[in-house]
Amino acid sequence: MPELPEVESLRRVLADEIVGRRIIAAMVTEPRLRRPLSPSLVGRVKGRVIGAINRRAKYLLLDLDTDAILLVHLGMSGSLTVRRDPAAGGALDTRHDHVRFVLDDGRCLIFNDPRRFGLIRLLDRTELAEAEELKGIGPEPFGAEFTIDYLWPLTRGRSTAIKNLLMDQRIVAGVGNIYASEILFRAGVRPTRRARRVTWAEAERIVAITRQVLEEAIGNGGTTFRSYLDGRGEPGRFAERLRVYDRTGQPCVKCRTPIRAVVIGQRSSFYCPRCQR
DNA sequence: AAACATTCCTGCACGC
DNA sequence: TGCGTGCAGGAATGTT
Repeated sequence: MPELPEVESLRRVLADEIVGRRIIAAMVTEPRLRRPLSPSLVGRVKGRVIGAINRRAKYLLLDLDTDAILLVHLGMSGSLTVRRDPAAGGALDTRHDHVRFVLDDGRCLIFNDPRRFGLIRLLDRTELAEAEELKGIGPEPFGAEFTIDYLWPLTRGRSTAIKNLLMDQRIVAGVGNIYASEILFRAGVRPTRRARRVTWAEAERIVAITRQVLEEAIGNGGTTFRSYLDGRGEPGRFAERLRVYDRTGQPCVKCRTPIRAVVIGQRSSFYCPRCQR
């Protein structure tokens, strides 16, 4: 589920729902995430008030009081939901509710992650800048830094596929497998093309379209491909607007040529062989 | 039953 | 040689 638009959509929901709430208790039923959950987490979050909720790349940053930040990443299959009754899973599978934060209004913030590739870490505000997870991450796609002048030199001399480059979090933050295919379709660039073969004009389009696609996806609450639900348990609506992702064999929305699938860097990639060169 | 929305690590090749 | 960089591949894991 979680590329930038899904995390941003979740951030907005959580900002509405839980800012100002105090965490009165926390429970960990499964600490084995991407990195083992710190044993001190439960004790350290207890009693703290949730302040601003920010996002960096695909990470969520929840201010806890003024001096701590809860860093959350959803990995491949994670979700963070606010529930009145923690046992009432609804569409969610409570077997994989690994961490539960009990709020002072009786609701719970629940981290669920079947594959456990996600991450939760509590940082002192002062450690944030040096946090390993955030250190090498490139500019936010909506930021002033992400421009053709920034991207262009990073494409020069690179033999890796442009799709890999776009998904490299050090290049630009937040683009994952679904949106990379969608961006390159709209830019008219084949995902297998080596980065060094991308022209200036194409790179310009990629910059502009990256912003456009991610923004449109956020506006639609992200993409629900298989199972992703947002913080209120709602599916994202961008799935209906996907033009190539998971559309192998279906006609291209522009030219009716069947969409093709190809594996790049061990990830499925989709493109129109006519519209994308 | 192969595929999967992410990240991290390893090892190899290459260039200076 | 030794070091840094780029790149490919694999692993982590449970579900559909």
